[in-house]
Amino acid sequence: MTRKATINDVAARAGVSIKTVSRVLNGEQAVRPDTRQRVRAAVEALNYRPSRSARSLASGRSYLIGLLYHNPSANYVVDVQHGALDRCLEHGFHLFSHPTDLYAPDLGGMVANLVHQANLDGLILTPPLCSSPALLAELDRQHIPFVRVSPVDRTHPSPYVLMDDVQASRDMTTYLIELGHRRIAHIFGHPDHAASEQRLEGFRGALAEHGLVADPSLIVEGRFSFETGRACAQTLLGLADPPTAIVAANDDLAAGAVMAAHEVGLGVPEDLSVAGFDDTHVARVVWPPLTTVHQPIYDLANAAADLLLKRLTGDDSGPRYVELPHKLVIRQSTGPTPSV
Amino acid sequence: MTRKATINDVAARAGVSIKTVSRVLNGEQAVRPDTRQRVRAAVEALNYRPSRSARSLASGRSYLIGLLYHNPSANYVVDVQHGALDRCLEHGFHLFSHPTDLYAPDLGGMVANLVHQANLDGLILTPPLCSSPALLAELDRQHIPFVRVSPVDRTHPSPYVLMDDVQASRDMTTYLIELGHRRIAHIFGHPDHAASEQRLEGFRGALAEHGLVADPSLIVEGRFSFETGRACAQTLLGLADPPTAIVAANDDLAAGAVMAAHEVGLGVPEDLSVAGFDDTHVARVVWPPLTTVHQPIYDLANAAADLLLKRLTGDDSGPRYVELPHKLVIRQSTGPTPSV
DNA sequence: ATACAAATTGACAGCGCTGTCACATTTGCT
DNA sequence: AGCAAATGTGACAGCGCTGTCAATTTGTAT
Repeated sequence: MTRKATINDVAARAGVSIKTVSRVLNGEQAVRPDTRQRVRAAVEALNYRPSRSARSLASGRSYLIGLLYHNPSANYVVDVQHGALDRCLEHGFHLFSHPTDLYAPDLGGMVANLVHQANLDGLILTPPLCSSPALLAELDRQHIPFVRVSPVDRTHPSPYVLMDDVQASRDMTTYLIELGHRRIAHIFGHPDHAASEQRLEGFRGALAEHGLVADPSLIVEGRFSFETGRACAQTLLGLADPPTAIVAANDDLAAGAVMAAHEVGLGVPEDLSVAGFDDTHVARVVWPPLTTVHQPIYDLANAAADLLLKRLTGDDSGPRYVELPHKLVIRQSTGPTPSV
Repeated sequence: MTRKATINDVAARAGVSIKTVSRVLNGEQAVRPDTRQRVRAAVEALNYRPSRSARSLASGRSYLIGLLYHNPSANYVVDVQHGALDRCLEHGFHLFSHPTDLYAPDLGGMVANLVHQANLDGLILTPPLCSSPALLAELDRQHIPFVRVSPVDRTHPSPYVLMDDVQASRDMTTYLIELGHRRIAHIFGHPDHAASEQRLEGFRGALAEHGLVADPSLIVEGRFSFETGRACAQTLLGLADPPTAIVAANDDLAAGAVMAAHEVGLGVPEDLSVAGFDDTHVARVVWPPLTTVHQPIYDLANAAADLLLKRLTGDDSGPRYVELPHKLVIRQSTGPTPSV
């Protein structure tokens, strides 16, 4: 095995200066096509890979971006990671995934420190981090570029990607109404996650559109977890006039609700319909498999990375945000209203 | 905000040469205590962080290690990531997590390429990657340091961490036998994952110890997934003389088995006991919650990173491997034999 | 004190790349 | 043909750190 090729080897082989090689590698314009071709061939022949360290030291950029998350759902995290990583690699960047405590006393400082220490070029913020005003303010103050995944505040000038949570929730609720349900409950997500509000809004909207009133006792607050979903459903099922369907703000809550139904001997969906949200792994793993909203997590992260990388490489031509479509996934946890 | 401090600033402030600062930072011995103290103070005062790029360019090392996985279970992946990352950060390293296709035609070359491109100092291999002879051979050939998590081949000279899969499986099976079960089935994991063999071995061992014979028709091969677990259980429950208990090789298989039982109207655990393995998230999310073996994934990864970093920093004094204890987690998917 | 070994410290040359700026070559126009 | 403007290319100086090796200080045994 020979020594790893450097830019000098490539330059020598192509018969140009190292600066020209650098130009080709960085996609600069001022290179004649045949020169460019010659350099490309030399790169190929030597299997040359630029040294990240050298490049980064010289340019001041690290070609590294950070993905920050604070999310109990491993499926969400892994999907986001893959989506972002794939796009980063395409652009010659690398990705650091980093769990980050939303409740850390000095969240902004902590993240800024991480960015400086690892010399990150930019950040991808996932919910609920992307809606921490303190964090956004600190990043702005330190001029750290970032994009947000599924933010709620659309006024902040940073780029973002999202899907229409309100509409998705409206679609799901409408679907249940069309199945004949009239007493429909909602398990609210998590107060820290702004998407929860939107899912509630869509739920209310669908009811209103069909002339139904949202009974306040049918809206209970969970925490995006299996356990809280179970507890909420226990409350709902203990009501004098219990619901015949539940729209939960995520799949974990829905899984908990299904469990609560089983515990009191109710069949799903014969006695109770339960709908989830996100279409994560658990939606396919519980019994019965959950009807849910497919959230394109991989694609959202992919698009987020793309927006960030475009900014970092100085391409400001693209859109400031991307909205991706959702999709209802009908499985077996929902069905017609039970005949009374 | 002032310019980021460099080693020169620290040296100037401490009244020493940059080389001495470098020595202190790298924990070299030949520095007098009071000098060391002065440098430390300057570092502190300036909130100085060495530049990874510069350091890496000069030393040829990247202070970056790679975590490779090929695993459908997001919970496993995330736990492994956290365990490894935490330890890396402690040592001033960073971690790249990277999904890797075990079935890639040129797995070894692909990984070697990744290592060179990102200039990784070492790798952590998780199952089933850690038992690909081709991959290990290529890494050895290229002198790329690595550690293995839960390997089966203990003869390869690389360091590794594991728990005793055979004993864990034996414990679980024994527990079921003690509950009165005599016809106990096993859903085999995945032929690519060597741990599957060990879990089968423990299962057989426990039966033998109690004078029971393993009925071959009660051992069926799954693929570590929910779907295959369901299919396997359907086969088992369709037998003329079906089992009263199932030991599955992981939680996903067990979750599938539980679903299959529900589908044919069998109660768990009244009619059928089902045990999982690994204690991942899904074990707490299905109904009923699964009795399973807790595998200390975070700690395994943490220990793996530790072994690797010790090697990389030239400390060869530690052990070559670490074995961590498992634990039976009794939940509600197992119970006494049904009275006939 | 004196000589010599050992322990500390510093000067300086890169590591492999990019930014700046000067120079060479082409192009477009009169 | 002749000139300015545009385009293409190269020389060279760092980026911030570590490795090498020489210089200096300290300790130890005469």
